[in-house]
Amino acid sequence: MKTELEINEFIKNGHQTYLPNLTIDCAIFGYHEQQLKVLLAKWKGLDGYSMPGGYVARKEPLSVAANRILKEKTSLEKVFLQQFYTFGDSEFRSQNQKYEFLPKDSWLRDRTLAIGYYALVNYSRVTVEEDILTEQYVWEDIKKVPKLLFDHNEMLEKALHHMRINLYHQPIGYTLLEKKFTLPEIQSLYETILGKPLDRRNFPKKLMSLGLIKDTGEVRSIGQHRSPRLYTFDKKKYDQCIKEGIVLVV
Amino acid sequence: MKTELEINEFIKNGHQTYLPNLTIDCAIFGYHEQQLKVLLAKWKGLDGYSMPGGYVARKEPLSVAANRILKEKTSLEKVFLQQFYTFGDSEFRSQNQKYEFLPKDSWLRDRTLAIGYYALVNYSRVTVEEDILTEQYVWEDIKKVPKLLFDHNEMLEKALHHMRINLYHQPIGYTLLEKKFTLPEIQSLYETILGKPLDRRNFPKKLMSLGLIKDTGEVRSIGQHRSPRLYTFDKKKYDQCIKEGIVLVV
DNA sequence: CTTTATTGCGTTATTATTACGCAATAAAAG
DNA sequence: CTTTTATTGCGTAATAATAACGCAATAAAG
Repeated sequence: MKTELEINEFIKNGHQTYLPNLTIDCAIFGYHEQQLKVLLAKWKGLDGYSMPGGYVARKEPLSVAANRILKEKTSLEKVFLQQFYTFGDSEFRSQNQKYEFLPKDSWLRDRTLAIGYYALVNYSRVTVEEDILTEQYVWEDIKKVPKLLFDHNEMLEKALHHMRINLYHQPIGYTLLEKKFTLPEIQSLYETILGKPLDRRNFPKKLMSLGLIKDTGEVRSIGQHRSPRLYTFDKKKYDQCIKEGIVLVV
Repeated sequence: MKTELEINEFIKNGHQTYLPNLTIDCAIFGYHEQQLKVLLAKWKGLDGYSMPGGYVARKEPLSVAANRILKEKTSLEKVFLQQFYTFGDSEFRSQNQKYEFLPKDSWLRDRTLAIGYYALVNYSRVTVEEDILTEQYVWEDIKKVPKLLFDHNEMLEKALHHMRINLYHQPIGYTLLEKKFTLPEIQSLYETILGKPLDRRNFPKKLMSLGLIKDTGEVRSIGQHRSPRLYTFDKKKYDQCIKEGIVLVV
């Protein structure tokens, strides 16, 4: 949405294009400088941050809508994106909204449920683009997230919980990294997400024994010590593990 | 819904009371004669079975709606009920419906997404009540479920999957049994749900070591052999295990 | 009183997880 | 060019968890 005209059309007749009473909201996680970060948006006119979201078009499959919304906000395609919960319980989600700046009869003032998705993206590849509705986007360390708009704190908590649980069943962590990564890098990532230290010697052993990572033969020169090797994820083995439902206890 | 008048009012003006484009559908699981069964409904006018469902009232919290719908269908309250996925991808869920028996402009012909819940109930306590829309309810062994209406086969598969996964994280199995049960009973239940045999000696050992079940001191006389003891679930320990997120590998 | 089927309790074997020790090595400092 | 420093990579031992199984106890039926 670029122009004021488009916005006004959306406010007035958006319900002809989109399903009312329902949004998709997305916790977009990135990893940078040993921190797990979440992408937050500041809306013009509203005082505070929330996670990005959007509406489902009338004949659009749900997962297509989720991917479209993610692409609109981050320019990313084909990233790890997973539905985790649908929200309709909080006070905010049980009744109509009191957005003073909207016409009294706008479809946007109706009650909205929210289908929650979370995405794991490569932090450095995200290019956010502010539009006429959003003042700015910020990456916030999940340990420093302020009070968010609506029920988005609860939503973020639940997204994190599902993501961490999933980390034990699917080796999804690599989706936050570059194609090639060192063992210390992926270990540090897991330590950050799980919030606990892992043994430097046992962790790679597990990944190797499952066949999830492959040695590329290359090394990366970083600092005054032995150069660590570069590894890649084995997509074939990964898919197999997902199918068989491994439990990666690290 | 009891009378034809109510039905017609619902078809015509239901969208004033309920949110459109969205249903709650519920896989209701029961356990009987060593079989895991699911409650299916046959609709008048439609040729085939589906899982029970309903609409969310305009200002009704989502979980309240789910519990209300469960109660309407089974007369049960305060049972284990859990949301697992929201469906909006299948062809059926991506476009408007062609229900010939409904007026062309009925809100019920609009596209509907479905929020999937599953419930674990005590089979013998369920009293289904057919109404003007449902011809009959049947309990079907999950191994013999026929082709269902809409996308309900996919929905059932996903419900089962989530339930089985959850069984490893939360000791939810007992919700399918009577208050007091024998060790062979609960073991047989787990074997049925997980579809694999468990060791008769190791299984109770695990439940006992976690403190999840308590010996009542009573026994039950059943047949030509030693009478098995009756156990109950320790709700306090159960809640603690849920909170701490145990992994019950059996 | 004997037979039969099944329960309850134990012990042992196997496997997985956790905890460390130490040599290899790359870059910087002397 | 040698030494220092920080970190990597590989191994092995200690511990814990899981799986496998033997046998006595016992309730009902013949």
